[in-house]
Amino acid sequence: MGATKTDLFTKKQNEIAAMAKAIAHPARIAILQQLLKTNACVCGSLVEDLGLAQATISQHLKELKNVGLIHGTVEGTSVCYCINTKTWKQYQQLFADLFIDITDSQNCC
Amino acid sequence: MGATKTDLFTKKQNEIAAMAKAIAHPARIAILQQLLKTNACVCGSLVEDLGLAQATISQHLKELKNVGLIHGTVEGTSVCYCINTKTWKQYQQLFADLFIDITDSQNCC
DNA sequence: TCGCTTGATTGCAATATTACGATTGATATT
DNA sequence: AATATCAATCGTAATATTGCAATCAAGCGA
Repeated sequence: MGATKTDLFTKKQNEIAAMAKAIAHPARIAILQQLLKTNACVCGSLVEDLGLAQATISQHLKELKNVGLIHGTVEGTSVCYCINTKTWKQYQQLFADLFIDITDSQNCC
Repeated sequence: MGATKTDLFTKKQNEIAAMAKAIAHPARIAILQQLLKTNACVCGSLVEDLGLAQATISQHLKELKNVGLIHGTVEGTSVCYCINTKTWKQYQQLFADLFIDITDSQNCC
Protein backbone atom coordinates (compact mmCIF):
# COMPACT_ATOMS: atom_id res chain seq x y z
CA MET A 1 0.00 0.00 0.00
CA GLY A 2 0.93 3.62 -0.21
CA ALA A 3 2.10 3.49 -3.78
CA THR A 4 -0.10 4.33 -6.75
CA LYS A 5 -1.37 1.24 -8.59
CA THR A 6 -0.32 2.33 -12.04
CA ASP A 7 -1.01 -1.06 -13.58
CA LEU A 8 -4.75 -0.53 -13.23
CA PHE A 9 -4.77 2.43 -15.58
CA THR A 10 -3.99 3.15 -19.18
CA LYS A 11 -0.63 4.48 -20.24
CA LYS A 12 -2.27 7.74 -21.19
CA GLN A 13 -3.96 8.14 -17.83
CA ASN A 14 -0.70 7.58 -16.00
CA GLU A 15 0.99 10.01 -18.32
CA ILE A 16 -1.54 12.77 -17.71
CA ALA A 17 -1.33 12.21 -13.97
CA ALA A 18 2.46 12.40 -14.07
CA MET A 19 2.34 15.63 -16.03
CA ALA A 20 -0.14 17.14 -13.60
CA LYS A 21 2.01 16.05 -10.68
CA ALA A 22 4.96 17.90 -12.17
CA ILE A 23 3.11 21.20 -11.86
CA ALA A 24 1.30 20.32 -8.64
CA HIS A 25 3.52 22.45 -6.45
CA PRO A 26 3.47 26.25 -6.11
CA ALA A 27 7.27 26.45 -6.22
CA ARG A 28 7.34 24.73 -9.59
CA ILE A 29 4.56 26.98 -10.88
CA ALA A 30 6.57 29.97 -9.65
CA ILE A 31 9.69 28.70 -11.39
CA LEU A 32 7.88 28.23 -14.69
CA GLN A 33 6.25 31.65 -14.48
CA GLN A 34 9.58 33.24 -13.70
CA LEU A 35 11.17 31.56 -16.70
CA LEU A 36 8.32 32.74 -18.88
CA LYS A 37 8.46 36.28 -17.55
CA THR A 38 12.19 36.86 -17.67
CA ASN A 39 12.25 35.13 -21.02
CA ALA A 40 15.89 34.40 -20.40
CA CYS A 41 17.46 31.88 -18.09
CA VAL A 42 17.46 33.11 -14.54
CA CYS A 43 19.47 30.22 -13.19
CA GLY A 44 20.47 30.50 -9.56
CA SER A 45 18.68 33.77 -9.00
CA LEU A 46 15.57 31.64 -8.62
CA VAL A 47 16.81 30.82 -5.16
CA GLU A 48 16.66 34.46 -4.02
CA ASP A 49 13.41 35.07 -5.85
CA LEU A 50 11.50 32.21 -4.30
CA GLY A 51 12.80 32.20 -0.75
CA LEU A 52 13.41 28.49 -0.55
CA ALA A 53 16.76 26.90 0.22
CA GLN A 54 19.14 26.18 -2.64
CA ALA A 55 18.85 22.43 -2.16
CA THR A 56 15.06 22.64 -2.36
CA ILE A 57 15.06 24.71 -5.54
CA SER A 58 17.56 22.35 -7.10
CA GLN A 59 15.24 19.47 -6.31
CA HIS A 60 12.25 21.18 -7.94
CA LEU A 61 14.33 22.05 -10.99
CA LYS A 62 15.32 18.42 -11.25
CA GLU A 63 11.69 17.33 -11.30
CA LEU A 64 10.83 19.84 -13.99
CA LYS A 65 13.82 18.62 -15.95
CA ASN A 66 12.76 15.00 -15.51
CA VAL A 67 9.42 15.61 -17.22
CA GLY A 68 11.16 17.67 -19.87
CA LEU A 69 9.43 20.97 -19.14
CA ILE A 70 12.73 22.79 -18.76
CA HIS A 71 16.33 22.17 -19.58
CA GLY A 72 19.51 23.67 -18.29
CA THR A 73 22.85 24.42 -19.80
CA VAL A 74 26.01 24.93 -17.82
CA GLU A 75 27.55 28.37 -18.18
CA GLY A 76 30.69 28.58 -16.17
CA THR A 77 29.87 27.94 -12.55
CA SER A 78 26.18 28.65 -12.98
CA VAL A 79 23.45 26.81 -14.82
CA CYS A 80 21.01 28.45 -17.15
CA TYR A 81 17.46 27.13 -17.22
CA CYS A 82 14.72 27.73 -19.70
CA ILE A 83 11.43 26.38 -20.95
CA ASN A 84 11.57 23.45 -23.34
CA THR A 85 9.28 24.76 -26.06
CA LYS A 86 8.49 21.36 -27.51
CA THR A 87 7.35 19.77 -24.25
CA TRP A 88 5.56 22.96 -23.30
CA LYS A 89 3.39 22.67 -26.38
CA GLN A 90 2.67 19.05 -25.57
CA TYR A 91 1.42 20.06 -22.15
CA GLN A 92 -0.68 22.78 -23.69
CA GLN A 93 -2.26 20.25 -26.02
CA LEU A 94 -2.70 17.56 -23.40
CA PHE A 95 -4.55 19.73 -20.92
CA ALA A 96 -6.65 21.20 -23.70
CA ASP A 97 -7.61 17.65 -24.71
CA LEU A 98 -8.42 16.66 -21.15
CA PHE A 99 -10.57 19.66 -20.39
CA ILE A 100 -12.50 19.21 -23.55
CA ASP A 101 -15.52 21.39 -24.14
CA ILE A 102 -18.51 20.24 -22.23
CA THR A 103 -22.08 21.31 -22.73
CA ASP A 104 -24.36 22.05 -19.82
CA SER A 105 -26.75 19.43 -21.18
CA GLN A 106 -24.21 16.73 -20.35
CA ASN A 107 -24.76 17.61 -16.77
CA CYS A 108 -27.24 15.19 -15.30
CA CYS A 109 -27.61 15.76 -11.58
CA MET B 1 9.64 20.43 7.36
CA GLY B 2 7.87 18.21 4.91
CA ALA B 3 4.89 20.46 4.36
CA THR B 4 4.62 22.82 1.42
CA LYS B 5 5.48 26.41 2.34
CA THR B 6 2.41 28.00 0.82
CA ASP B 7 3.10 31.39 2.41
CA LEU B 8 6.03 31.94 0.06
CA PHE B 9 3.84 31.94 -3.02
CA THR B 10 0.98 33.96 -4.44
CA LYS B 11 -2.60 32.93 -3.96
CA LYS B 12 -2.85 32.19 -7.65
CA GLN B 13 0.23 29.97 -7.65
CA ASN B 14 -1.09 27.96 -4.74
CA GLU B 15 -4.45 27.70 -6.47
CA ILE B 16 -2.98 26.39 -9.70
CA ALA B 17 -0.86 23.88 -7.79
CA ALA B 18 -3.91 22.68 -5.86
CA MET B 19 -5.90 22.26 -9.06
CA ALA B 20 -3.07 20.32 -10.66
CA LYS B 21 -2.78 18.15 -7.58
CA ALA B 22 -6.45 17.27 -7.86
CA ILE B 23 -5.86 15.64 -11.23
CA ALA B 24 -2.39 14.32 -10.42
CA HIS B 25 -3.53 10.74 -9.96
CA PRO B 26 -4.47 8.24 -12.68
CA ALA B 27 -7.53 7.04 -10.75
CA ARG B 28 -8.95 10.55 -10.68
CA ILE B 29 -8.20 11.01 -14.36
CA ALA B 30 -9.98 7.71 -15.03
CA ILE B 31 -12.98 8.82 -12.97
CA LEU B 32 -13.26 12.09 -14.85
CA GLN B 33 -12.93 10.40 -18.23
CA GLN B 34 -15.55 7.86 -17.27
CA LEU B 35 -17.95 10.60 -16.22
CA LEU B 36 -17.32 12.39 -19.50
CA LYS B 37 -17.77 9.25 -21.55
CA THR B 38 -20.89 7.85 -19.97
CA ASN B 39 -22.26 11.36 -19.89
CA ALA B 40 -24.51 10.21 -17.09
CA CYS B 41 -23.63 9.53 -13.48
CA VAL B 42 -22.00 6.17 -13.12
CA CYS B 43 -22.01 6.29 -9.35
CA GLY B 44 -20.84 3.13 -7.63
CA SER B 45 -20.15 1.29 -10.84
CA LEU B 46 -16.90 3.20 -10.88
CA VAL B 47 -15.68 0.74 -8.30
CA GLU B 48 -16.04 -2.23 -10.68
CA ASP B 49 -14.74 -0.24 -13.63
CA LEU B 50 -11.53 0.88 -11.99
CA GLY B 51 -10.56 -2.13 -9.94
CA LEU B 52 -9.75 -0.26 -6.77
CA ALA B 53 -11.43 -0.90 -3.43
CA GLN B 54 -14.63 0.93 -2.65
CA ALA B 55 -13.01 2.89 0.15
CA THR B 56 -10.27 4.08 -2.18
CA ILE B 57 -12.67 5.20 -4.90
CA SER B 58 -14.75 7.01 -2.32
CA GLN B 59 -11.67 8.85 -1.17
CA HIS B 60 -10.77 9.96 -4.70
CA LEU B 61 -14.33 11.07 -5.32
CA LYS B 62 -14.14 13.12 -2.15
CA GLU B 63 -11.02 14.90 -3.37
CA LEU B 64 -12.60 15.67 -6.71
CA LYS B 65 -15.64 16.96 -4.86
CA ASN B 66 -13.47 19.11 -2.60
CA VAL B 67 -12.02 21.03 -5.53
CA GLY B 68 -15.46 21.27 -7.09
CA LEU B 69 -14.72 19.26 -10.24
CA ILE B 70 -17.63 16.91 -9.62
CA HIS B 71 -20.68 16.84 -7.45
CA GLY B 72 -22.89 14.04 -6.30
CA THR B 73 -26.55 13.75 -5.57
CA VAL B 74 -28.07 11.04 -3.45
CA GLU B 75 -30.55 8.83 -5.25
CA GLY B 76 -31.94 6.31 -2.90
CA THR B 77 -29.13 4.15 -1.63
CA SER B 78 -26.75 5.12 -4.38
CA VAL B 79 -25.03 8.39 -5.18
CA CYS B 80 -24.92 9.89 -8.64
CA TYR B 81 -21.78 11.76 -9.63
CA CYS B 82 -21.20 14.07 -12.52
CA ILE B 83 -18.93 16.80 -13.80
CA ASN B 84 -19.47 20.27 -12.44
CA THR B 85 -19.64 22.21 -15.69
CA LYS B 86 -18.79 25.55 -14.13
CA THR B 87 -15.61 24.42 -12.39
CA TRP B 88 -14.69 22.34 -15.40
CA LYS B 89 -14.62 25.47 -17.54
CA GLN B 90 -12.53 27.26 -14.95
CA TYR B 91 -9.94 24.47 -15.11
CA GLN B 92 -10.01 24.64 -18.88
CA GLN B 93 -9.31 28.36 -18.74
CA LEU B 94 -6.71 28.15 -16.01
CA PHE B 95 -4.55 25.58 -17.74
CA ALA B 96 -4.90 27.40 -21.01
CA ASP B 97 -3.65 30.56 -19.26
CA LEU B 98 -0.74 28.75 -17.68
CA PHE B 99 0.43 27.04 -20.85
CA ILE B 100 0.29 30.23 -22.77
CA ASP B 101 1.65 30.26 -26.29
CA ILE B 102 5.37 30.43 -26.41
CA THR B 103 7.53 31.24 -29.38
CA ASP B 104 10.67 29.35 -30.11
CA SER B 105 12.58 32.61 -30.02
CA GLN B 106 11.88 32.87 -26.31
CA ASN B 107 14.06 29.87 -25.95
CA CYS B 108 17.51 30.95 -24.93
CA CYS B 109 19.67 27.94 -24.17
C1' DT C 1 -38.94 -4.34 11.92
C1' DC C 2 -35.11 -6.91 9.88
C1' DG C 3 -31.94 -7.59 6.76
C1' DC C 4 -29.74 -5.89 2.38
C1' DT C 5 -27.36 -2.68 -0.41
C1' DT C 6 -24.73 1.47 -1.09
C1' DG C 7 -21.42 4.66 0.03
C1' DA C 8 -18.92 7.44 3.68
C1' DT C 9 -15.72 7.29 7.47
C1' DT C 10 -12.15 5.50 10.52
C1' DG C 11 -7.79 3.54 11.54
C1' DC C 12 -3.71 1.83 10.04
C1' DA C 13 0.40 0.56 7.13
C1' DA C 14 3.27 1.58 3.26
C1' DT C 15 5.18 4.78 0.35
C1' DA C 16 5.97 9.52 -1.53
C1' DT C 17 6.90 14.30 -1.14
C1' DT C 18 8.82 18.47 0.80
C1' DA C 19 12.46 20.91 2.91
C1' DC C 20 17.00 21.82 4.45
C1' DG C 21 21.84 21.35 6.38
C1' DA C 22 25.99 19.44 5.03
C1' DT C 23 28.87 17.83 1.68
C1' DT C 24 30.71 17.21 -2.90
C1' DG C 25 32.22 18.30 -7.64
C1' DA C 26 33.08 21.52 -11.08
C1' DT C 27 34.64 25.89 -12.75
C1' DA C 28 36.36 30.58 -12.17
C1' DT C 29 39.26 33.94 -10.05
C1' DT C 30 43.24 35.42 -7.69
C1' DA D 1 47.94 26.09 -6.43
C1' DA D 2 44.68 28.10 -3.22
C1' DT D 3 40.32 30.02 -2.76
C1' DA D 4 35.64 31.28 -3.89
C1' DT D 5 31.25 30.39 -6.07
C1' DC D 6 27.55 27.78 -7.89
C1' DA D 7 24.65 23.95 -8.19
C1' DA D 8 23.90 18.86 -7.54
C1' DT D 9 23.56 15.23 -4.28
C1' DC D 10 23.23 12.86 0.22
C1' DG D 11 21.13 12.12 4.53
C1' DT D 12 17.53 13.00 7.49
C1' DA D 13 13.18 14.71 9.53
C1' DA D 14 8.51 16.04 8.97
C1' DT D 15 4.40 15.70 6.62
C1' DA D 16 1.22 14.02 2.85
C1' DT D 17 -0.75 10.59 -0.03
C1' DT D 18 -2.38 6.09 -1.33
C1' DG D 19 -4.83 1.95 -0.39
C1' DC D 20 -7.62 -1.17 2.08
C1' DA D 21 -10.15 -3.79 5.82
C1' DA D 22 -13.48 -2.86 9.00
C1' DT D 23 -17.05 -0.26 10.53
C1' DC D 24 -20.84 3.00 10.37
C1' DA D 25 -25.06 5.38 8.55
C1' DA D 26 -28.93 5.82 5.53
C1' DG D 27 -32.40 4.17 2.43
C1' DC D 28 -34.98 0.35 0.43
C1' DG D 29 -37.77 -3.97 0.11
C1' DA D 30 -39.84 -8.08 2.13
